[in-house]
Amino acid sequence: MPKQITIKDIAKKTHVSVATVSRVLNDSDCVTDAMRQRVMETVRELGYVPNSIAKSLKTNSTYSIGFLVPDISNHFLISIARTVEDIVSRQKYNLFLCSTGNRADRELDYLKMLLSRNVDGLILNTTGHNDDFILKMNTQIPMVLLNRQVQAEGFHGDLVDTNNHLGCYLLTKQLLSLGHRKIFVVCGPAHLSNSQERFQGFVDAMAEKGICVDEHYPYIYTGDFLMQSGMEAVNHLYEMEDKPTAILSMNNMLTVGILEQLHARNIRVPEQVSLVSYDAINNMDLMVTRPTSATFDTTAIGERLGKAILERIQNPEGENRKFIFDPTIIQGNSLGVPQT
Amino acid sequence: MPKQITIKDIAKKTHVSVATVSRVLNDSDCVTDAMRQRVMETVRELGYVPNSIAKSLKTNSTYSIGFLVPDISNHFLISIARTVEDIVSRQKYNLFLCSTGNRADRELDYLKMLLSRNVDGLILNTTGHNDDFILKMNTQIPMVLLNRQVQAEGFHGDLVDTNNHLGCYLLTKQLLSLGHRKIFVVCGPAHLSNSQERFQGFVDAMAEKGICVDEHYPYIYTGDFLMQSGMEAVNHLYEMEDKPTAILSMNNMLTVGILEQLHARNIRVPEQVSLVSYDAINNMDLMVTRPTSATFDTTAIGERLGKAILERIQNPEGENRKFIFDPTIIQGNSLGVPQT
DNA sequence: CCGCAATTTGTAAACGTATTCATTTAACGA
DNA sequence: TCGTTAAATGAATACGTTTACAAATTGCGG
Repeated sequence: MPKQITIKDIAKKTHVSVATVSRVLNDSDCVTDAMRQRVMETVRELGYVPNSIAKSLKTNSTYSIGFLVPDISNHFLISIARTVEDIVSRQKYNLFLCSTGNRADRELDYLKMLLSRNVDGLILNTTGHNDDFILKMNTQIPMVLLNRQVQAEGFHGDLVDTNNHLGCYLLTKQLLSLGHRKIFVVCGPAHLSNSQERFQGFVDAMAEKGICVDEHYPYIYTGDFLMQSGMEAVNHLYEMEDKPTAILSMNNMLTVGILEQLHARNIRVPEQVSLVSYDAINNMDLMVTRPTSATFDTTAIGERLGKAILERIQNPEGENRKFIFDPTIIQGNSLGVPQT
Repeated sequence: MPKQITIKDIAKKTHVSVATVSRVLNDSDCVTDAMRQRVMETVRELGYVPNSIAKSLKTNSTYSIGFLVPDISNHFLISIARTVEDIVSRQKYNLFLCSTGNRADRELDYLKMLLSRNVDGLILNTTGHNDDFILKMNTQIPMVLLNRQVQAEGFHGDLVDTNNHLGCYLLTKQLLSLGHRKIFVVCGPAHLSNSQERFQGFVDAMAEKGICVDEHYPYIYTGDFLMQSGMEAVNHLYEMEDKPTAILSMNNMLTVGILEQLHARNIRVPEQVSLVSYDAINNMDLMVTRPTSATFDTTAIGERLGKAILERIQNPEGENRKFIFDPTIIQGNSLGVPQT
């Protein structure tokens, strides 16, 4: 591999100092046009490309933003990531998309990596298992959270979230209005704020019909926000003697898993069981089963996220803000009246 | 933002030189155990996290690999990316996933960015519009190509590809065997090697039945590998007077677009038109229309890709290699006999 | 107890850039 | 022409590491 061309080389060739070259390259005003011409000439001639490693070391800013997500297969997140990328790249920032596969250890590795790579800002959709470390990093790096709160005092940063409670409340109401009472709820990890809020939305809707959802309520499955968990939930469900008549899925990955397993078991929706989903699944209109879903404007969310992190980088000491997006319920073909 | 803790700080606090600290941190052998203890003690105490920017500047290696893809929504690519990430992260490399949105200018920006960030290696699935620049970079950075050749002499690196010709040949044969002769072929950009090879597979299969596909063959649509193009192709198709009886889609994004538009126009598959697809679409078994598809083992491809780039980084001067993966045809419910 | 080798530690110079401060040059009115 | 000021350029230092080289320490046979 040939030696890379540095600012020094073009300084020598142009018979100027490295300082002037640097100034030309950074559009400093204190440089004459003739000089700019000459320098840029040799820059082109030698095919110089700046070393942003060195630049970063000096300026202590990398023009990069980390985006930590649990799952790169999640269309909701991908869609948001694309918009965020779009927004921040207009300001010359690069986005590092890091997918942890829902694993806490991987997440910690990534966090350390991003910290040691000196990213200027961080967007976090965490597993919730590294909050202590995140809190430490928080003093060093501006942060914006997506979907999940950091469960600790003293966090400094913004939150962009969907209206978890409302979404699940509405979905549950719809099931109830059809007459469903035995609703099987497939939850995400219990320690996550969004899981809790979604669950609470369910609980509150049920309570309005006088159904108490407590530790004795039988139709609860708790897993990860993964297809795998959705599949397991269905298996679990069909081992019960008193089967539920409807399923409330708390996340799109879960929903896909549930659909896959219902399909594998030849269970028809909504004839045998009704289904509602928090978050939309991809290409829904092409599906045999189109779950009635609480959906969100991922473009709007992405834009807000991108803006928020840029603003925080500009002004790290700003007040904590919350941006909550309300759901739109999309009707599918997954709802029927309960069969007994 | 508080000042970051450097090697110097922990040197001072431990009353040793920065050199020893550095040696401890890099597990150099020439350091006594007692010393290692003492240093690591203060490392933990101060919560030191190494500055990889500075490290990179000195060592001229960033332990990072760039992966340039045209579309982050493409499940085929995402699935590969996940595996690659898995492979390279075992060797402590980080993967930068960059999605160009099929735009040549964005691609060039990303290439420059990756070059200036000194990535150790590059995996490229390009638009084909920046081959000259890539050729220049090629002397600086080890590269592995995915799916698309660089159309120029003197390229140095590996290629991982699917068997484009065979895949389309087999799909076409299957349509022909059902009696289809008027096959509408939806192609990707004509300047890309994989487009060309896929098209040739189609041409050769047709030739075997004595059908000459040349500039007079009416059923050709050329677009980008995007949903949008797939939708436009369908619109184009249904403005023809002598309608084709089958569609061959050359890529999964195109296929989704085609399905969407067929659905929007209420055209039934396979009753009104048959469909085959190069590449599988996601969650196919949940779809109303399951296109018969040439599919590929993305895990195997990802593993090969990851291994290849790591090997190239180890030994940049190695021979050019080609790894071609054969298709598996999955039968869907998208095929019927031609309706006249 | 000395001397020499082997091991461990320290010193200092890089890596490529930005930037302060000093210096040179240009501009211009008197 | 000269002096003054403003503008352009250069010299030198620093960013946080690694690493060649030098120096110090240790071990050990005599």
